[in-house]
Amino acid sequence: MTSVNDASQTDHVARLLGEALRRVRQEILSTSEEHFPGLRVSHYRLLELIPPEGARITDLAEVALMTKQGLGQHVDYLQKLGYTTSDRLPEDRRVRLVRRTTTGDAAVAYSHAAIARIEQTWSTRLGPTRYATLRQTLQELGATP
Amino acid sequence: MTSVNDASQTDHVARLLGEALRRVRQEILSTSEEHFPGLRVSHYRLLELIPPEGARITDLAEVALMTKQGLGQHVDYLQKLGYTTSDRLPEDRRVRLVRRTTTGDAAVAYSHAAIARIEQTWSTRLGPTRYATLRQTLQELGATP
DNA sequence: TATTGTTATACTCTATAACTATA
DNA sequence: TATAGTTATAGAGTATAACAATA
Repeated sequence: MTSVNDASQTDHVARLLGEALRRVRQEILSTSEEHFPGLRVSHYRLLELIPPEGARITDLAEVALMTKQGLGQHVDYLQKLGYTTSDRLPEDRRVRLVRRTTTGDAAVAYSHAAIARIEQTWSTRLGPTRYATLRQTLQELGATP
Repeated sequence: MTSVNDASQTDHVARLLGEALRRVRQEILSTSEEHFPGLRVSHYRLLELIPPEGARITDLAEVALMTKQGLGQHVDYLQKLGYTTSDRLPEDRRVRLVRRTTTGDAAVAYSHAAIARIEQTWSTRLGPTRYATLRQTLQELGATP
């Protein structure tokens, strides 16, 4: 059998992807608490989805592949800690427009920097060409449904 | 451009890895319940760590990067559902040796088949050479500490 | 009536702390 | 005293169902 069908050593792609992702999360969390108290990886993931002009909870939930209830809980938490604000829209008072605060912006920059450090490490380790290929390939897989 | 950030701003490696992993998990879960009731992705991950001769909870916890308490909970659950058995070692009655049942073996085979289907899909999509390169590269990153 | 968001509740995953049994 | 595992408890992440306010 080819290596594709032989997963008996548990060296399958799920493990490989999981391990890589674990390192990224670890890098984000390593100095997170001292800079942005209360933020966890799930919050960074949400914060970076918010565009400068703000977004509705329903739309954020859709992009995040979450229910709006689940997403709403995160938004409440982030707002309480000062990473986001929200206002009802005058033209449709059902809608809450969620925006990042300056601190929220800094938090996104922080997580992007952490991810960039990992990318740098991997790029150095593999050489820029091989790393670019990895990235390109993952992107292609993500783009196809 | 929608009201929410488009991919270009959040197209870092964390998102790419997360999306790929999400698909693997989805493939495992798609027909899991009908074949192996009660099993979730975390259980498949644990089951495949158990060698044929069995393993101690403490050792499994170390390999799984979990606490022995957390791991013990999963083992209790798996045993109640008939996917594992366990016996105290005669030579050290503190130790519980956990083994997979035949059904547990089948569950591991099922999850490996699901992962192999994803690998096959990706291999077809990228061509076998590019997919092999992706796999090889991820493996290399996982191997280096 | 349909949609936006909230409240209430529960399940899943995993952790920390304190404990029991055995060595 | 040290180690293997258990019990008790809690926090984090996310879900479903029922609801309220607004359109």
